Parts: sequence; C-alpha cells; structure tokens
Amino acid sequence: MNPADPARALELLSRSPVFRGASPADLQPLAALGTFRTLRRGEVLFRAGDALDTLFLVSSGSVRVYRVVRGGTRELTLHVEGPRQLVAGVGVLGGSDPAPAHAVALQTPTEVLCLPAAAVREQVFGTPALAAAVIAALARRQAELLARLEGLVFSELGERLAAYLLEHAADDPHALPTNSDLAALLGTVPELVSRKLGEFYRLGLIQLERRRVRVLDRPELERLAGRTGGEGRASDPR
Amino acid sequence: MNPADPARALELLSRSPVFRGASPADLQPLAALGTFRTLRRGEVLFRAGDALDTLFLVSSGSVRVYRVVRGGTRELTLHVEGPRQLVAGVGVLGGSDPAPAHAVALQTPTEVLCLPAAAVREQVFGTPALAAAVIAALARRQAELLARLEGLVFSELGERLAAYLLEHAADDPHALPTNSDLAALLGTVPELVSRKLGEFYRLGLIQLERRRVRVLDRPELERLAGRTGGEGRASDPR
DNA sequence: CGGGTGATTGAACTGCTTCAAAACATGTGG
DNA sequence: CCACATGTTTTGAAGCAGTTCAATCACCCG
Repeated sequence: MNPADPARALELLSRSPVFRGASPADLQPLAALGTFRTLRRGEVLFRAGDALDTLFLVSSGSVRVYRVVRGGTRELTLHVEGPRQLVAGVGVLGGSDPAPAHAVALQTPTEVLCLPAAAVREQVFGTPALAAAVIAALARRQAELLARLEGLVFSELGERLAAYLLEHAADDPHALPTNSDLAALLGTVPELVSRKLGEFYRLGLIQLERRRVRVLDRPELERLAGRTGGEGRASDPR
Repeated sequence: MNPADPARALELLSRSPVFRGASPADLQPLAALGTFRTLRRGEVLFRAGDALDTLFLVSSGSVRVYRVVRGGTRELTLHVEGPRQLVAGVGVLGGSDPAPAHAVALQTPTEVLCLPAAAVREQVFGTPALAAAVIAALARRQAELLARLEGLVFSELGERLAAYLLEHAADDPHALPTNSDLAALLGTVPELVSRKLGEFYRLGLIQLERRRVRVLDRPELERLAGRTGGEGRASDPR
C-alpha cells in the first residue's frame, strides 16, 4: 500500500460528496499532494488542541470524532465518519487552528487520505464550484450537529435510543456498538443504555441476543422516537 | 430612510466581519442589490420552513434566531445577532432551502440589509477572499454553537447562569432580559431562572433590583461557572 | 383602580446520575 | 480443561436537578 498514489487519491476525491461538483482538473493538484495512511483501531488521528495542518478523507474503515467533557468524566461522540467522508473539515477550512475535538480510528484497517491544509484551502477558495460544494457540505454537517444536540437537550433517552435503533438497526440483525460507545453517542452513561435496552426488550420492541438487535415493533419505536419532533411527556393526552 | 441606498449598504458590508478580507470592488455588486428594511419588536424576519431567498445583515437593533422544540412547548434561542452580524448565513450559503429556524426582531427600530441569496452565493463563491472569510465565519459560528449546546447538555443551570452573568453583566448595573428570554437562551423554563437568580442573590453573589443585576462576588461566580470546562458535581473533593 | 403581564413560590413527580455490587463474558496460563 | 484475571453488562438503591401544574404576588399601563 503505497503512501502516495495520485490515481487512487483522485478517485477518492472525486467520489467524495464534499467535493461533488468539482471537475477532475480541479482536484488533480490536491490528489498529487495527498498521502495515504493506515491506522489501527484506537490509533489517534489528532487530539483536541493540536495544530491542524492536515485534512483527512476517510478511504476505508471509520473514524470517531469526539469531545471530552465534564472534566474528563464523559465523552460525547460528535460523528463517526465512514468512507468518503471528511474529518477535520470545519477546523481546517474555517481556520480554527487548534482542533476542537479528538479523532481516533474505530476499525483496525482504517485508511485515510491526508491532504495538506494550506493547499486544500487555496484550491477550494479559488474554485467556485468547489467552494460552493464545500460550504454546502459544512452547512449540512452543521444542521445535523444542531439536530443531534437539540435532541440531547430536549428529548429523553428513550426517544434518542429509539431513533438510533430505527436509523441503524433497520436492516435485520444489526451489531450494536458496546454500551459505552452507545452511551458516548447518545450523551449518557453505559448503565442507562443497558436499562433502556432492557426495557425495550421487555416491551417486546426489540430482540436482543448478545450484541445483536433486531427491531420487532417498528411502529411503536417510531412513536417513542417522537416523529413530531420530540414532544416528550407533553404528548400524553388527558 | 430610503430602502435602497448603495453607499450605506457598501459601508455596512465592508465593516461586517463576515466579509472581512474582501475589497470594496468585490462588495460593490452586492451593495447595489441590497435594500434596507426596518422592523419593529416582534416582527418576523422568517419562520422555520420558509424558503430562504434572502440573506440579512443587521444594520441596527438586534435579531433573535431561535427554534421551537418539545412540540411547541419550548423555545431555544440559537443566537441574538447585533449590528454587522449575518442572519440566515448558513441556511442561504449552504443551500438548505427551508430555513431551519425562526428569526424575529428584538428591538423596535431594527434595521436589516436584505441581499438576494443567489447573487450573494455567486459573488462569494467566485471571490477567493470572500469565500475564505465566509467559511471562516461559518466555522466560528459553528464552534460557538457547539460550545453552547455542549454546555446545555453537560453542565447544570447554575453553571450556565453564572457564565451568562459573567459575560453579560460584567459592566456594572446591567439590564437583564425577561426571565422567559433568559430561559430560552439557557435552555430551560422561566421558573428555574427565577429560582437560581434568587439563590445567587441569597448567597450574596449578585445584587438584584428590578431587572437590573450587578455582580458582587465575581470570583465565586467564576468558580460556579466552572472555569475548567464544566466539571459539575464531579469536582467536589472527598 | 382594574387588568394583564411577568416574577415568584410551593409541591409532587420524573428522569438522570452516581456509587456499588453482582452476573456474565473472554482470554491467559497452568 | 479448569482456575484465574480482566473487562463489560446488568441490577440495585439513594439522591438530586429539572419539570410541571398551579397559585400568589408585584408591577406597569392606561
């Protein structure tokens, strides 16, 4: 696996949704500068506070981006990025030099394309189609983040977990992450995840076997997830 | 007050931090297209779900951008934008057509410069310096938002209120917004704001007289706000 | 002076947190 | 193949912050 491989880099760049709308000619200069890097599970891409001089584009595997809060007692996973997704996009392009979050590889062969920040900025800002695509991607990301956090603030764990199950376990037997990872994603602690999953199981909403789930009662889960946008207890009729 | 006034528009545009780095020549075409609009307190700029074909730049007064959650039982203020700040920036530039939030004027003479979205997009994407400045501004905004919401999720009301007081009531007698507005900003309900303010008063941390506050014990408030980043109850030694 | 808005207080309740311990799984070395 | 050590999941139980409903109080305005 050659660290520099312009052809593969160009292929990856042109398939990434962030750079959609750019012509191969626009991406060529970036591909020439990119190098591939392979990580093992748990390996650190960068830490919060690091200077950000590189942009990462996931090629295979996945990367977890998270922040540590509560004086180190708690982790909040911001996103988990899979293939063709950008890591550190906002930080690098927005010029926020110290990285605002940590990033580690989640799977054992995780390969990322590393692009020098300065070159990316220059290319992006100078190419209208690229600038538009990147801004759109950042905006989309921001909207997701906003929705996620709004859910964290205003809806209860049951709703968030139901939503998670609907989104990720829709396809039959689905392997759950560990309770700790789920907790970091949902903004709570492993104990609560365990309790809520048990509750759903007892209600017959899901089938649980080891770390595999299967959704049994989709309509009820949807009701719990609050299709209307999280009415919570305000919804109970009286 | 003439609705169209290219000279004033240009002046405003070139002083706005979002467009910093652009030459007057770059901004000229936008200024020519802008129209001013004056609003009264409570007047709606746009509602969540509206098609966003206009970008707003606050000229005077202030605009509150907020979302309605919990099935309409609760409001969360995302930002309050003062002069030279952009409203609807992410939505318009990112191409998320239906507005993701509501926006209303907070003060009675609030004047905004309205710019047609399509023209702004074209100008921004086609001008490298502008694209860079705008992306940086959006990224900064996103970082603020992230910090705000993270605080909402992981720190307690006392911490958030203390932080608010330190930030906004630093200068002597400071006029507080109504408890409802404060609640929308802090992500809670008016009752809790009242209770916490009362508690701070009883502890001798602040002086309260009508809607005016004065910080009496700054060090203690800073301790409560959790300088270290919100350790919450995890901090108490044992 | 009455009426309406916002502020305050009371009280019951819910969901989350935290600490702690038990149950279970998984891998290691004897 | 068992015994042990380690880590994760599950369950228990006490406590607290925030929510909600509701009632009272203070103030401003005409």
